[in-house]
Amino acid sequence: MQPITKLVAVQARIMDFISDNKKEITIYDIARELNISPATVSRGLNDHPAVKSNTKKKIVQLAKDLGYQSNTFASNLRKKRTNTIGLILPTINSNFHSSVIAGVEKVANDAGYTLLISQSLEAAGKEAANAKTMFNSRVDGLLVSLAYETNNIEHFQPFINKGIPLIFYDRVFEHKNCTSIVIDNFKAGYEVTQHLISQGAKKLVHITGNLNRNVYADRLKGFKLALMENEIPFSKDNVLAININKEEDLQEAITTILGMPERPDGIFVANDTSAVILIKALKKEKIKVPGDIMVVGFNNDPISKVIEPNLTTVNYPGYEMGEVAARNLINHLNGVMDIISTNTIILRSDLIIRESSLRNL
Amino acid sequence: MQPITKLVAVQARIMDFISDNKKEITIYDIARELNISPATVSRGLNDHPAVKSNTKKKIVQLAKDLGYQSNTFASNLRKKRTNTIGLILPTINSNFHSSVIAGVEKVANDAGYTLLISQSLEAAGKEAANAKTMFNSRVDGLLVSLAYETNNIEHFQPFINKGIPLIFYDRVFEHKNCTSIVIDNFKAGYEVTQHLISQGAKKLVHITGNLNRNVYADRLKGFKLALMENEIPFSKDNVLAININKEEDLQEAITTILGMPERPDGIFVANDTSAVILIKALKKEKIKVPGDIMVVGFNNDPISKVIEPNLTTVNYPGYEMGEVAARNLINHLNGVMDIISTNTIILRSDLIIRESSLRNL
DNA sequence: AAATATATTGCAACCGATTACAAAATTGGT
DNA sequence: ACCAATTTTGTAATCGGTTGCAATATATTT
Repeated sequence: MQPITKLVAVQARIMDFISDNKKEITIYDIARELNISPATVSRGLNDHPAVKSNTKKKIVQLAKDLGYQSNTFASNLRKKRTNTIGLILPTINSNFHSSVIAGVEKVANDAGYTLLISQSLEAAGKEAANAKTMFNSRVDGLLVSLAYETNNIEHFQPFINKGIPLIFYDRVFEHKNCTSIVIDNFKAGYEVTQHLISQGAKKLVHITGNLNRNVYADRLKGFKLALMENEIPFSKDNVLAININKEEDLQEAITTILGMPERPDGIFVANDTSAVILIKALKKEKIKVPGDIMVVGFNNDPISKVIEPNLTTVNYPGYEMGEVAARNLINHLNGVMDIISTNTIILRSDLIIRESSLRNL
Repeated sequence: MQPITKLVAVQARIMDFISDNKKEITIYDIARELNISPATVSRGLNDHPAVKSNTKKKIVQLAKDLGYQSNTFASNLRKKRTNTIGLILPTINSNFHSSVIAGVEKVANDAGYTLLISQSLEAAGKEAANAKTMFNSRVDGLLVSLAYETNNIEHFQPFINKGIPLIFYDRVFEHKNCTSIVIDNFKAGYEVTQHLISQGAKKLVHITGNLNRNVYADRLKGFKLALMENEIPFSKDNVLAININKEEDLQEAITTILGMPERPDGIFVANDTSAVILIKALKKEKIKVPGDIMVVGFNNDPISKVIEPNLTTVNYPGYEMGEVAARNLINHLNGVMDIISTNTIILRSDLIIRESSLRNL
């Protein structure tokens, strides 16, 4: 066969492949075309050192010409590794959580991992269902921020049993086999409260969420400690533990506060969204913030810089937390780092003082 | 063998399986244990009608006892269907996009689909890379909101060629094989402008983004039409098309506006975040909003209700858009609906009038 | 040039579930 | 009890890439 003729023939066959949109191009097609074995093609495509560079070049070129796309499933099936990491979180559409996702996605993507995301919508049942799906999808590792309602982590047991790394962040659960990534909520709560007291607050109230969740429980502990250190008596009235994501519950709490015989002069709210709603309500009642009542939030959401007065809050580094969680998981998966050795990672958080808590201006 | 002995033996083997955490339980294990064929097990687990209900019961029970988990990859490989849908969007951590994700996730999850998410970070190159990954992962369908930079959709051609449904939302690209889901940006832009004019604005400025993107281009068209209809001359000075996601560029635009010989009295900004920054800058300059300058944003982000004055804006239903996009895709995948027949879906959007544009109070 | 070492390639058995088709078991009717 | 109709189960090929081991080709040494 003359070179030209041969070229034409190859071309024709290429066109055959391309036009026939029913069949996928596989390594077998490439192998046949090049008169080599599928094994070599597989190695060539994976840049295996034991393939002659010339052969490799031919393989890669033809693969490109034919528009070959590796079949992830066949590969995963055989390799028993999916290069996928799972992420289960309460809700996607909040500033904090979407920042976390962005951070995780960035790191995962750069490391060649695919990301599987699902939201529990704060329901334990859905969290369990999601976990099961993730397990079936054979994620290489799992990142979790627990649902509001979750009381135990039985539904994650299969991962633990199978040695699939499981990392909790934000809303964590203590477990000897799992790493937790958090900020020091205790310290943050303590600092917030100390700050309020240093600004002259005498009667403090803390509006918080489900105390089964570490984030809320720890902040409360910090709150209590600060009161104690300043010899301010603590009673149940100082804390309103509500379902902080439910606006009605929050409204009720606000009503409670407004109706208190002796109104508080410093309120520490466990998230910015709620703090902003509170401030708006106070302003409507002609109560001055910070003049009459100082308010501090938590998270450093964008709204905290928009509300007037600007809201004092705690910077909760979501994006960074996502990055750290993902990096940790991936390092562990790649054997760079042993995850068991690090049980808890604490990220830096900062009290950001703005007008809403500055009485001594 | 006596019943009891047999039971013990089975128990023992079950324990064997469970304790041996190296090997996965497969349908072969179940088949061997039950003395039936793997085919029957497969059918039994999938509730195939041609399996005796008694056998089915036994299979399901043992599967449960052994902690069997179907191997998605083997299944996908064979079925050539992944029950996965891909989602590519510019950035995850914005109110609009995270709402979309939440909507998509909800629908996808309820329909038994898994969600694969990746962000382009507004870069065409990364968008292409993500598309390739999605393609290799054999997503059954793809939802896309284009990157700021993307100029063509060559990188999605493989999907189109292979007949994988591709749906654009928000930032779309006209293509005969693809459905687009949008709001009527033209109408919205027109309404915003009409509203400003009705409130007495005479000199209008529109701060917007990359005009290659439909969302910005269409709103500008609406802006222009409204001017024309009100016999307000249009010139280039009326439009500041910048990289609206870059704060520096926005600051520059604001400086430009402040330096204008004749200051505008109505500004239409293409997103709320930027509108809020603008308002804060104006307030710092002692320019009254809406007294001196009226401002309207776009998206109805949470901050729009926090800024003072509250921001007039256009409600952009992200969650709903996500739901619609996902539902459409899934219906098409399930053959319930033909996607080709619907080329464009327009969601309702509303002008939400708040103080920032109300001069006639 | 023969012998040994090294670089490339091929063979064939996986990975685990699905499914067309064939075979066996059961049911029903006479 | 016998045969056909119907259920139920089994056989075996298939999806496409990976990898241990064997075989062949090339390079190096003596």
